[in-house]
Amino acid sequence: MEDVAELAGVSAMTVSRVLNAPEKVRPETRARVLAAVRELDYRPNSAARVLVTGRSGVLGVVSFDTTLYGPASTLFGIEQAARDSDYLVSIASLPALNRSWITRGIDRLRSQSVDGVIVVAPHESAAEGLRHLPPGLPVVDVGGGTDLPVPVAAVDQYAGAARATRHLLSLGHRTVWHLSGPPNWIDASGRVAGWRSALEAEGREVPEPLVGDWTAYSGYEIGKRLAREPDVTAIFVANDHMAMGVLRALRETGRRVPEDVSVVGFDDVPESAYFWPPLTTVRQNFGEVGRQAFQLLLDRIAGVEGKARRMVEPELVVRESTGVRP
Amino acid sequence: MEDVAELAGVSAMTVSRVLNAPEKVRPETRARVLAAVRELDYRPNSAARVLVTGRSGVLGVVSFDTTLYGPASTLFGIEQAARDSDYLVSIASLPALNRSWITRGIDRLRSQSVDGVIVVAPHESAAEGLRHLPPGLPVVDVGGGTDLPVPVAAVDQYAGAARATRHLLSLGHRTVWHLSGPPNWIDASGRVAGWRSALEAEGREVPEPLVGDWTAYSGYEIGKRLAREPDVTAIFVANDHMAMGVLRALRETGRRVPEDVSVVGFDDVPESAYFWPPLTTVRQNFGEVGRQAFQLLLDRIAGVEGKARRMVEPELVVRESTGVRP
DNA sequence: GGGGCACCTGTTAGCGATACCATGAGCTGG
DNA sequence: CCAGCTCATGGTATCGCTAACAGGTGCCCC
Repeated sequence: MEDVAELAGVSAMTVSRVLNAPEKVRPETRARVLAAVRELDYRPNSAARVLVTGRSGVLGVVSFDTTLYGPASTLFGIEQAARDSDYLVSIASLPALNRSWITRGIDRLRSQSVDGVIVVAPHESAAEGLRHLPPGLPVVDVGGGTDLPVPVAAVDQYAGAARATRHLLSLGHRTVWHLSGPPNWIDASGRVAGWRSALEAEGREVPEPLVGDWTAYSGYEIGKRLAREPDVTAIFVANDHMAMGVLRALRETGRRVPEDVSVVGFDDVPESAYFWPPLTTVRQNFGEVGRQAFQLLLDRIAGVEGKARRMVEPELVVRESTGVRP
Repeated sequence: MEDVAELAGVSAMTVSRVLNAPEKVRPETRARVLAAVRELDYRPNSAARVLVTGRSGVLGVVSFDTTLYGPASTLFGIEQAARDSDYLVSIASLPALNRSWITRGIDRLRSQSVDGVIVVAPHESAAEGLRHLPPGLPVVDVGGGTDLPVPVAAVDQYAGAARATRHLLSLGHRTVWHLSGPPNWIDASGRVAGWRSALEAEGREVPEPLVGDWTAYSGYEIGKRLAREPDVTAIFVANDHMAMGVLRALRETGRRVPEDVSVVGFDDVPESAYFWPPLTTVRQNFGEVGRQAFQLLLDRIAGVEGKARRMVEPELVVRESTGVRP
């Protein structure tokens, strides 16, 4: 920086100003400095800047399994939004979902002076981890419940599940069975609640939900049980991958989709249009959730208080796995 | 830090030593300092440390689309390995795959003083971007070709494709058609080469490969064309998602899998065992690739020169989409 | 004509850690 | 008994940058 200053015939302070508040420097001086910067290929040292300003331009993301479609897409959305605002994203993934690891993840990021943290861990244990936060660190949650002490961006799972359930009822099905995700996941319980309320609103019987683990494997295993029940004609499955397993189980048991049984998934993974049959599902706009979360975090960093909640509406995508009641 | 020193009755220098080279401090002193650290919940300021040491404990990952299963899994593997070695990972995703964006991604990371960069962009354009690197920055590539000036960790696409092709030939098929990925992707061309060589080694006819874009959609569209050719009895598809589209196209055209046509995919995404029929495919151990890449980067940071190449062997997983020639 | 105000640029003092060298205590051995 | 070594610790300078204030110039307007 000293060299740049010398080459441009100004002081180091002026170089700093050109880079951080260009409007405060006379255009000719600014041009000279910028020329010198290019000439010497000068790059400011971020560590020194962080040391004195206390802000790093880096935000942290705490996340559980970034190979899952949902978290990966959310992360991608965050990263894109961050890039557009000249932020860099550091990630801390967790070996397990519990309070201690979440706290450790946040600490790991904080020790690198991130300006804020986005937690992508839609699990009950996140709530505990978020209740004891280091003071002064802006934190935003993705997909969490209403009981969190921080701002939240999330897809409205309840609405999406209700919509899917109503779609099945509107096709004449007497009631709708549900294969849910693991009970401690916020998305899973939101979908259960939405499904249940839609059934109750129409006065339908509410079958006991079955519980899977998000994998196609669990969908298949539990699907085999459902396939043997003759009065099961409509199933709302909590994600597309489990729905894929259910579809296979139904087929193997000789029950046709959608002629005998209708199936609705959740997520709209890019492949779901190519399932057999193409899957009716609920699309979640993960990218939008990521962007909203980033925006909330920016607000938080700028000093906005309070616990805002940004809901993203999901969308029912009707394909060929649903049909009228046999 | 000053406060910790005072509370422990030592100088700041000794506190620093306790944290960085504990063996150089007498055990009793060390214990007093550690007690003070805990008492005050002291955390070292990484910016100050970076400023003086020049090393940050952060590594950067440049990546294209982290919602794709392969890149996401690789990133996850890198992140896990990094966590175990107390490194933090920053990501720079690219809006497009070309030299300019790759360079910009690396620059963005470098401006945050990362200790090194892993490039996950198995595309020809990466090669150009990697030929003009800032000197002194350790860089490792994932999935790149042999012509790169940096160390590379990769799955042996050539071997995997050859294995898949030989599997089909061994079932009696006269030859094997290929649906490849986009031609500028290194993985895609590696798989084409492996497939071609396996056919040529047995003196079989080599059909013109068809080109998709990794999506189930493209697999479906191109699959419809293949399904109409009666002498197509075996297809090696360059990834599982395209294979899914091919399976649907074949089914819709009335050609049974595997009785009429055999299909092999590539990747072994977690769902491929629940395709219809369950997909024979080539498993890539992305996590291992990530770990190897991280290890190579550590070596590079430690000063090891040269362009090592770490190959991870893929594994053929035989399921029900392949059978003897009709 | 000069007080006052913009506007631009420079000087100085840290931010919080570690590198490097100095210091002093305690021990060893001829 | 002291030169000379090891070991533990401390003092000081420094990394590269920006906040805060100071100073100088030119212009406006009373």
